[in-house]
Amino acid sequence: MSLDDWLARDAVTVARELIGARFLVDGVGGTIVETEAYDAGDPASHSFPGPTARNAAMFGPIGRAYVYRIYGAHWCFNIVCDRTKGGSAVLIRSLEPTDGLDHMRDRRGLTDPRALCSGPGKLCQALAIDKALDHAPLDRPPFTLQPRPPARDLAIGPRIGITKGADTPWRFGLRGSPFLSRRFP
DNA sequence: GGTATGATTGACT
DNA sequence: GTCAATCATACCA
Repeated sequence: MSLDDWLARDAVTVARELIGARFLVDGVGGTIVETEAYDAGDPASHSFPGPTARNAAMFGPIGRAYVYRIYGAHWCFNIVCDRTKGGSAVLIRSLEPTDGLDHMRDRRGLTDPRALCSGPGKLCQALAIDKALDHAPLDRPPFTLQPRPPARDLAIGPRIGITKGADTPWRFGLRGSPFLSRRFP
């Protein structure tokens, strides 16, 4: 099964199954421990109002990166999936660092491994993800994305930092991981 | 042209 | 727990 086929499912399914996957940029990264689904037709999704210059990647091919700047200061990294409805993606919120820890420490100016990738903005800084990777395909360098068998103990809760759709439980995480951006309810 | 807002983080009480 | 920084983006005139 190709990566694109694996990603060609609805955002909630992909978000659940990405927990435990291996994700690297230029050999730096680790295991995904927290994601959020943003589905087409979801008021919280950037794709909800329709295509714009910023969210164009969400309306493009499956298996590409959607990278955007938030609060004028941080990057957020998403994986574009399910195109049947146009505009679905999964936000990668945190990683358990396993590869290239020295690069991450240099970029983040920190040493505590729990603080390197425990949030969408932190993870992008640690992995040097920015606008240049918007639209980039995930099945080739600099990316490595390897799905793994689904995590056994999945935590589920409402998504973080949004005002619309705030009750929809589309945040997924590896229960008990010390590398989450926040605890689950 | 102007203005409102945010899928966050880090510092502080 | 609370709060402000900070600017690209989106939208309106």
